[in-house]
Amino acid sequence: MDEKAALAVFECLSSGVRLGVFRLLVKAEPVGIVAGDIAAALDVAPSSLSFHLRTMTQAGLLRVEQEGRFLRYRANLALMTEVVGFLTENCCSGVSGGCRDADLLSGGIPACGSSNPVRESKA
Amino acid sequence: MDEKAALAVFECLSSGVRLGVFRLLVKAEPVGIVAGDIAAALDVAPSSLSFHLRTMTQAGLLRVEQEGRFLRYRANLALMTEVVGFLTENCCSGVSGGCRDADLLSGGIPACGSSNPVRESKA
DNA sequence: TCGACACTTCCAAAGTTGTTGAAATATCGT
DNA sequence: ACGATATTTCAACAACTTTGGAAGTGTCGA
Repeated sequence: MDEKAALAVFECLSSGVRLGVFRLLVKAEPVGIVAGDIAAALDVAPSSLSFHLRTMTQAGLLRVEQEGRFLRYRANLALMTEVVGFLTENCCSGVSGGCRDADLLSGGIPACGSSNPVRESKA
Repeated sequence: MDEKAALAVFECLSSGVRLGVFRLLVKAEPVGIVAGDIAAALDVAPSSLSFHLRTMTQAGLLRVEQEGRFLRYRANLALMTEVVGFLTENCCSGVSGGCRDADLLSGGIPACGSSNPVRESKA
Protein backbone atom coordinates (compact mmCIF):
# COMPACT_ATOMS: atom_id res chain seq x y z
CA MET A 1 0.00 0.00 0.00
CA ASP A 2 1.43 3.37 -1.03
CA GLU A 3 0.30 6.86 -0.11
CA LYS A 4 -1.54 7.34 -3.37
CA ALA A 5 -3.64 4.21 -2.89
CA ALA A 6 -4.44 5.12 0.72
CA LEU A 7 -5.46 8.62 -0.33
CA ALA A 8 -7.79 7.17 -2.95
CA VAL A 9 -9.48 5.04 -0.29
CA PHE A 10 -9.97 7.98 2.06
CA GLU A 11 -11.23 10.17 -0.76
CA CYS A 12 -13.79 7.47 -1.50
CA LEU A 13 -15.05 7.33 2.04
CA SER A 14 -15.14 11.10 2.51
CA SER A 15 -18.38 11.58 0.59
CA GLY A 16 -21.69 10.86 2.25
CA VAL A 17 -22.98 8.98 -0.76
CA ARG A 18 -19.86 6.81 -1.08
CA LEU A 19 -19.67 6.08 2.64
CA GLY A 20 -23.32 5.03 2.44
CA VAL A 21 -22.58 2.76 -0.50
CA PHE A 22 -19.66 1.13 1.26
CA ARG A 23 -21.53 0.51 4.49
CA LEU A 24 -24.48 -0.90 2.58
CA LEU A 25 -22.19 -3.27 0.70
CA VAL A 26 -20.35 -4.30 3.86
CA LYS A 27 -23.70 -5.33 5.30
CA ALA A 28 -24.56 -7.13 2.07
CA GLU A 29 -21.42 -9.27 2.03
CA PRO A 30 -20.82 -11.78 0.58
CA VAL A 31 -23.73 -11.46 -1.83
CA GLY A 32 -23.38 -7.88 -3.03
CA ILE A 33 -26.03 -5.58 -4.54
CA VAL A 34 -26.75 -4.53 -8.10
CA ALA A 35 -26.41 -0.86 -9.02
CA GLY A 36 -30.12 -0.16 -9.35
CA ASP A 37 -30.85 -1.50 -5.87
CA ILE A 38 -28.07 0.61 -4.38
CA ALA A 39 -29.55 3.67 -6.08
CA ALA A 40 -32.99 2.82 -4.71
CA ALA A 41 -31.71 2.13 -1.19
CA LEU A 42 -29.79 5.40 -0.98
CA ASP A 43 -32.10 7.53 -3.13
CA VAL A 44 -29.39 8.76 -5.50
CA ALA A 45 -29.85 9.53 -9.21
CA PRO A 46 -28.44 6.75 -11.42
CA SER A 47 -25.90 8.95 -13.20
CA SER A 48 -24.67 10.31 -9.89
CA LEU A 49 -24.41 6.86 -8.36
CA SER A 50 -22.58 5.57 -11.40
CA PHE A 51 -20.01 8.32 -10.96
CA HIS A 52 -19.43 7.30 -7.34
CA LEU A 53 -19.34 3.57 -8.06
CA ARG A 54 -16.68 4.14 -10.68
CA THR A 55 -14.55 6.18 -8.27
CA MET A 56 -14.80 3.47 -5.63
CA THR A 57 -14.10 0.64 -8.04
CA GLN A 58 -11.03 2.44 -9.36
CA ALA A 59 -9.78 2.84 -5.80
CA GLY A 60 -10.19 -0.92 -5.31
CA LEU A 61 -12.80 -0.49 -2.59
CA LEU A 62 -15.46 -2.28 -4.66
CA ARG A 63 -15.37 -5.29 -6.96
CA VAL A 64 -17.87 -5.43 -9.78
CA GLU A 65 -19.21 -8.31 -11.82
CA GLN A 66 -21.61 -8.30 -14.72
CA GLU A 67 -24.81 -10.35 -14.46
CA GLY A 68 -26.68 -9.96 -17.70
CA ARG A 69 -27.95 -6.39 -17.77
CA PHE A 70 -27.04 -5.87 -14.13
CA LEU A 71 -23.79 -4.94 -12.46
CA ARG A 72 -23.32 -6.45 -9.05
CA TYR A 73 -21.04 -4.60 -6.65
CA ARG A 74 -19.32 -5.98 -3.57
CA ALA A 75 -17.18 -4.40 -0.85
CA ASN A 76 -13.47 -5.18 -0.65
CA LEU A 77 -12.94 -5.25 3.10
CA ALA A 78 -9.43 -6.63 2.79
CA LEU A 79 -8.31 -3.29 1.40
CA MET A 80 -9.30 -1.63 4.67
CA THR A 81 -6.90 -3.93 6.48
CA GLU A 82 -4.10 -2.66 4.30
CA VAL A 83 -5.10 0.95 4.84
CA VAL A 84 -5.08 0.61 8.61
CA GLY A 85 -1.68 -1.08 8.37
CA PHE A 86 -0.43 1.82 6.30
CA LEU A 87 -1.65 4.32 8.89
CA THR A 88 0.02 2.58 11.79
CA GLU A 89 3.26 1.83 9.93
CA ASN A 90 6.33 2.76 11.95
CA CYS A 91 4.15 4.07 14.69
CA CYS A 92 5.57 5.34 17.94
CA SER A 93 9.14 4.98 16.66
CA GLY A 94 9.53 1.83 18.74
CA VAL A 95 9.04 3.63 22.05
CA SER A 96 7.88 1.00 24.51
CA GLY A 97 4.41 1.68 25.85
CA GLY A 98 3.76 4.31 23.20
CA CYS A 99 1.73 1.93 21.10
CA ARG A 100 -1.18 1.24 23.41
CA ASP A 101 -3.70 2.72 20.99
CA ALA A 102 -2.14 1.21 17.92
CA ASP A 103 -2.25 -2.20 19.57
CA LEU A 104 -5.89 -1.65 20.32
CA LEU A 105 -6.43 -0.73 16.71
CA SER A 106 -4.54 -3.72 15.40
CA GLY A 107 -5.94 -6.36 17.71
CA GLY A 108 -9.04 -5.06 19.32
CA ILE A 109 -11.65 -4.40 16.67
CA PRO A 110 -14.34 -7.01 16.96
CA ALA A 111 -16.83 -7.28 14.13
CA CYS A 112 -19.63 -9.38 12.75
CA GLY A 113 -21.26 -10.47 15.95
CA SER A 114 -18.29 -11.96 17.71
CA SER A 115 -18.02 -8.84 19.84
CA ASN A 116 -18.14 -5.06 19.69
CA PRO A 117 -15.76 -2.07 19.84
CA VAL A 118 -16.38 1.21 21.65
CA ARG A 119 -13.89 1.14 24.38
CA GLU A 120 -12.16 4.43 24.47
CA SER A 121 -10.73 5.09 27.88
CA LYS A 122 -7.10 4.25 28.32
CA ALA A 123 -7.32 2.17 31.47
CA MET B 1 -19.45 7.00 16.39
CA ASP B 2 -22.05 8.41 14.02
CA GLU B 3 -21.89 8.89 10.27
CA LYS B 4 -21.04 12.56 10.59
CA ALA B 5 -18.04 11.90 12.80
CA ALA B 6 -16.78 9.13 10.53
CA LEU B 7 -17.14 11.36 7.49
CA ALA B 8 -15.12 14.06 9.22
CA VAL B 9 -12.31 11.57 9.85
CA PHE B 10 -12.25 10.39 6.24
CA GLU B 11 -12.37 13.96 4.96
CA CYS B 12 -9.34 14.65 7.12
CA LEU B 13 -7.34 11.79 5.72
CA SER B 14 -8.33 12.45 2.12
CA SER B 15 -5.88 15.31 1.65
CA GLY B 16 -2.22 14.63 1.00
CA VAL B 17 -1.12 17.23 3.49
CA ARG B 18 -3.40 15.97 6.24
CA LEU B 19 -2.56 12.32 5.64
CA GLY B 20 1.11 13.32 5.85
CA VAL B 21 0.49 15.13 9.13
CA PHE B 22 -1.33 12.18 10.64
CA ARG B 23 1.30 9.64 9.62
CA LEU B 24 4.05 11.88 10.92
CA LEU B 25 2.27 12.22 14.25
CA VAL B 26 1.57 8.50 14.47
CA LYS B 27 5.30 7.95 14.15
CA ALA B 28 5.97 10.63 16.74
CA GLU B 29 3.72 9.10 19.39
CA PRO B 30 3.62 9.54 22.31
CA VAL B 31 5.69 12.71 22.26
CA GLY B 32 3.99 14.70 19.49
CA ILE B 33 5.40 17.52 17.36
CA VAL B 34 4.97 21.28 17.49
CA ALA B 35 3.29 23.02 14.56
CA GLY B 36 6.44 24.68 13.21
CA ASP B 37 8.28 21.38 13.04
CA ILE B 38 5.39 19.74 11.22
CA ALA B 39 5.42 22.58 8.70
CA ALA B 40 9.17 22.16 8.22
CA ALA B 41 8.99 18.37 7.90
CA LEU B 42 6.26 18.49 5.28
CA ASP B 43 7.27 21.74 3.60
CA VAL B 44 3.87 23.41 3.94
CA ALA B 45 3.23 27.13 4.48
CA PRO B 46 2.34 27.92 8.11
CA SER B 47 -1.06 29.37 7.34
CA SER B 48 -1.95 26.43 5.15
CA LEU B 49 -0.81 23.96 7.80
CA SER B 50 -2.77 25.81 10.44
CA PHE B 51 -5.90 25.40 8.33
CA HIS B 52 -5.35 21.64 8.13
CA LEU B 53 -4.43 21.22 11.79
CA ARG B 54 -7.64 22.96 12.78
CA THR B 55 -9.72 20.68 10.54
CA MET B 56 -8.06 17.60 12.01
CA THR B 57 -8.35 18.80 15.59
CA GLN B 58 -12.04 19.53 15.09
CA ALA B 59 -12.54 16.02 13.74
CA GLY B 60 -10.88 14.66 16.90
CA LEU B 61 -8.01 13.11 14.97
CA LEU B 62 -5.45 15.31 16.75
CA ARG B 63 -5.07 16.54 20.32
CA VAL B 64 -3.30 19.82 20.89
CA GLU B 65 -1.60 21.28 23.91
CA GLN B 66 0.00 24.68 24.40
CA GLU B 67 3.66 24.87 25.38
CA GLY B 68 4.59 28.49 25.72
CA ARG B 69 4.62 29.93 22.23
CA PHE B 70 4.38 26.49 20.72
CA LEU B 71 1.43 24.22 20.05
CA ARG B 72 2.21 20.55 20.33
CA TYR B 73 0.04 18.19 18.31
CA ARG B 74 -0.47 14.47 18.87
CA ALA B 75 -2.34 11.78 16.94
CA ASN B 76 -5.49 10.25 18.38
CA LEU B 77 -5.15 6.66 17.20
CA ALA B 78 -8.04 5.47 19.35
CA LEU B 79 -10.42 7.34 17.07
CA MET B 80 -9.31 5.14 14.18
CA THR B 81 -10.42 2.10 16.15
CA GLU B 82 -13.89 3.58 16.39
CA VAL B 83 -13.98 4.41 12.71
CA VAL B 84 -13.07 0.87 11.68
CA GLY B 85 -15.74 -0.40 14.06
CA PHE B 86 -18.24 1.90 12.42
CA LEU B 87 -17.33 0.61 8.96
CA THR B 88 -17.70 -3.03 9.88
CA GLU B 89 -20.87 -2.54 11.92
CA ASN B 90 -23.56 -5.11 11.04
CA CYS B 91 -21.34 -6.51 8.37
CA CYS B 92 -22.30 -9.56 6.38
CA SER B 93 -25.79 -9.64 7.93
CA GLY B 94 -24.71 -12.48 10.18
CA VAL B 95 -24.05 -14.87 7.30
CA SER B 96 -21.64 -17.49 8.56
CA GLY B 97 -18.35 -17.40 6.71
CA GLY B 98 -19.14 -14.07 5.11
CA CYS B 99 -16.98 -12.20 7.58
CA ARG B 100 -13.60 -13.62 6.76
CA ASP B 101 -12.27 -10.24 5.67
CA ALA B 102 -13.87 -8.31 8.48
CA ASP B 103 -12.37 -10.72 10.99
CA LEU B 104 -9.03 -10.20 9.34
CA LEU B 105 -9.55 -6.48 9.65
CA SER B 106 -10.49 -6.73 13.28
CA GLY B 107 -7.78 -9.09 14.41
CA GLY B 108 -5.04 -9.35 11.85
CA ILE B 109 -3.30 -6.02 11.65
CA PRO B 110 0.25 -6.18 12.90
CA ALA B 111 1.68 -2.98 14.25
CA CYS B 112 4.46 -1.76 16.48
CA GLY B 113 6.04 -5.16 16.90
CA SER B 114 3.86 -6.32 19.76
CA SER B 115 0.34 -7.53 19.93
CA ASN B 116 -2.08 -7.30 22.79
CA PRO B 117 -5.52 -8.43 21.68
CA VAL B 118 -8.39 -6.91 23.54
CA ARG B 119 -11.83 -8.27 22.83
CA GLU B 120 -14.78 -6.75 24.54
CA SER B 121 -18.41 -7.61 24.77
CA LYS B 122 -21.01 -6.80 22.18
CA ALA B 123 -23.35 -3.83 22.41
C1' DT C 1 -35.58 -7.88 -35.11
C1' DC C 2 -37.72 -4.89 -31.88
C1' DG C 3 -38.78 -2.40 -27.62
C1' DA C 4 -37.83 -2.24 -22.83
C1' DC C 5 -34.52 -2.17 -19.36
C1' DA C 6 -29.95 -1.43 -16.63
C1' DC C 7 -26.46 1.13 -16.48
C1' DT C 8 -22.89 4.47 -18.09
C1' DT C 9 -20.92 8.61 -20.31
C1' DC C 10 -21.11 13.44 -21.38
C1' DC C 11 -21.80 18.15 -20.21
C1' DA C 12 -22.51 22.43 -17.83
C1' DA C 13 -24.06 24.58 -13.54
C1' DA C 14 -23.49 24.86 -8.61
C1' DG C 15 -21.01 24.05 -4.62
C1' DT C 16 -16.82 23.05 -1.91
C1' DT C 17 -11.88 23.06 -0.78
C1' DG C 18 -7.08 24.53 -0.58
C1' DT C 19 -3.61 28.14 -1.25
C1' DT C 20 -1.55 32.49 -0.59
C1' DG C 21 0.18 36.62 1.69
C1' DA C 22 -0.77 40.12 4.95
C1' DA C 23 -2.41 41.35 9.40
C1' DA C 24 -3.55 39.87 14.14
C1' DT C 25 -2.60 37.55 18.61
C1' DA C 26 0.14 35.82 22.12
C1' DT C 27 4.46 34.50 24.36
C1' DC C 28 9.28 34.75 25.09
C1' DG C 29 14.01 36.76 26.33
C1' DT C 30 16.33 40.86 27.37
C1' DA D 1 8.52 47.63 27.62
C1' DC D 2 10.33 46.00 23.17
C1' DG D 3 11.45 43.27 19.27
C1' DA D 4 11.62 38.56 17.81
C1' DT D 5 9.27 34.27 17.33
C1' DA D 6 5.24 30.88 16.86
C1' DT D 7 0.98 30.39 15.27
C1' DT D 8 -3.69 31.75 13.77
C1' DT D 9 -7.20 34.39 11.21
C1' DC D 10 -8.89 36.67 7.13
C1' DA D 11 -10.15 37.45 2.30
C1' DA D 12 -9.56 36.63 -2.32
C1' DC D 13 -8.92 33.48 -5.77
C1' DA D 14 -7.98 29.15 -8.49
C1' DA D 15 -8.86 24.36 -8.68
C1' DC D 16 -11.56 20.56 -7.89
C1' DT D 17 -15.94 17.83 -6.96
C1' DT D 18 -20.72 16.74 -7.25
C1' DT D 19 -25.10 16.88 -9.47
C1' DG D 20 -28.81 15.79 -12.79
C1' DG D 21 -30.66 15.59 -17.45
C1' DA D 22 -30.06 13.76 -22.00
C1' DA D 23 -27.97 10.71 -25.00
C1' DG D 24 -25.29 6.31 -25.65
C1' DT D 25 -24.12 1.17 -25.06
C1' DG D 26 -25.20 -3.32 -24.33
C1' DT D 27 -28.47 -7.21 -22.84
C1' DC D 28 -32.79 -9.38 -22.45
C1' DG D 29 -37.23 -11.63 -23.90
C1' DA D 30 -40.73 -12.12 -27.34
